[in-house]
Amino acid sequence: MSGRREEILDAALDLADERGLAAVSMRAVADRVGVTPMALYPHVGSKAALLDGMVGRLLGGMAAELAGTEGDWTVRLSAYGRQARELAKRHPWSVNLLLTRPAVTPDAVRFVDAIYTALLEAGVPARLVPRLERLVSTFVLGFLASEANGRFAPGTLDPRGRRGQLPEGALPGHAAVARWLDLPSDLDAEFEADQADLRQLVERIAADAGASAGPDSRTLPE
Amino acid sequence: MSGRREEILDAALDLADERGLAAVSMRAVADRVGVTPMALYPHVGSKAALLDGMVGRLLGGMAAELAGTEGDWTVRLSAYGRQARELAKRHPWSVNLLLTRPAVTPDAVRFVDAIYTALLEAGVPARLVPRLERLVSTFVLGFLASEANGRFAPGTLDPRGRRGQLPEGALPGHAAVARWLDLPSDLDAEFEADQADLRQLVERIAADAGASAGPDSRTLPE
DNA sequence: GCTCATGGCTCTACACTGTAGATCTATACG
DNA sequence: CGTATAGATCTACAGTGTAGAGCCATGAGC
Repeated sequence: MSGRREEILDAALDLADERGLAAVSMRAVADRVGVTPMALYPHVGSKAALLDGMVGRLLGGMAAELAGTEGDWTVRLSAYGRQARELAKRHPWSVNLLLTRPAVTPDAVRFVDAIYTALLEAGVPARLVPRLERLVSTFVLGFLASEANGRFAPGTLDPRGRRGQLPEGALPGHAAVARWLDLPSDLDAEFEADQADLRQLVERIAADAGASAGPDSRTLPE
Repeated sequence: MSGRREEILDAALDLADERGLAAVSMRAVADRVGVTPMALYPHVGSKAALLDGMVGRLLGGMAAELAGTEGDWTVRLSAYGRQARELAKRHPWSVNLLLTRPAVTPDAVRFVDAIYTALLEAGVPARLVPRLERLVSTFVLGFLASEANGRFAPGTLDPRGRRGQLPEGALPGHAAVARWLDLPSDLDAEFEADQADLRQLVERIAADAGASAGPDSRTLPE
């Protein structure tokens, strides 16, 4: 059973990488494997399960990478974000799946655990670690999705092309930052700068906790 | 033309609110309007355009709310996040659309402009405003999507139910924060705490900029 | 050898999706 | 009256995921 299932997931992943997720129909996957469509079902129970299997494959690859990540917590936390982003760039179709189909595999749990460990090492009190992990991962997933889906594309929110639709003076903020909107955005640098800002946020929270009560105080949850 | 188009969008929005986005087929919308499916096309050009129209409707409603938001920048920035979250809770189907179909309507631009204005008022240098707006909005959209899609659901990442699959000691981070994982998560409080953390981040950036060169220095882009 | 059970496949079909293009219908205008 | 137009219906197509019946090859037991 496992041989055919792997073959099916391989085919689906290849199709998604070549032509995007919309190209991954059961018929297309079956064609690629060399069987008829209904033959997929004993191995992957449904289309939804196929998609979950595809995500599981990616997370498995990432978990292997993650296990080799060394350094202090800032280095590791930064590397985890970069690894997620590299994966999203190699497989743009995966981002929406990661956001819309929460993965509850052992590999996903390992990833969360790695972030927990880094935050604890940073001095974040244990009671704040789950929230901060969620904040950090939420930002990363949001960034990857925005990048993949074009929300950050140049000119997406540039209003100069729609001056006929909004009255003069309707966008004071844009007017004030106008000359910075012209610059090509470097999303690599931006992602790193954002990660650095979030790490500083983590440091500040750890420092506050150190100043008030120590790293694992028994105060009430926030 | 505008009467029928409004009717079609109303029908689509009602269907989505009642039964989710998957229920919004052209046939279902047409049934609700009382016409046959092909009759929708002169008014909304395609299914994709219908979805964009639905988003546009929501953003229009939010822009009206946003225009009435008053207070200093911290109050406003916080309120914008809350408004977005209220909208997502009233219309859970909208979140994935907002992330996957970047909206380039005047209302969307107005929303961005309001955040720009708040950041400028906070003292963030103009050259950093676009990046920080993207950071803040990325977090908010990511949070809303994660909430709507179940990523934050209790037990999603609780590994205690899968102890048979991971060796003892494989999750040191989880072990260290175990007792905080038992608590029911209050996502309202969490969202507010996260927003407060991001506002502090903004304050820190503004303060750094004030200390180094003033609010609109002519240094190179970051 | 034959029979039976099993796993894994094919075949046929269904309900559903978005939408193309031809045609119909009601209305307004000259 | 005839003509033009807007907006609808009708019919059909290509594609989607998947149900259920049946087929086929293989292995085990007699």
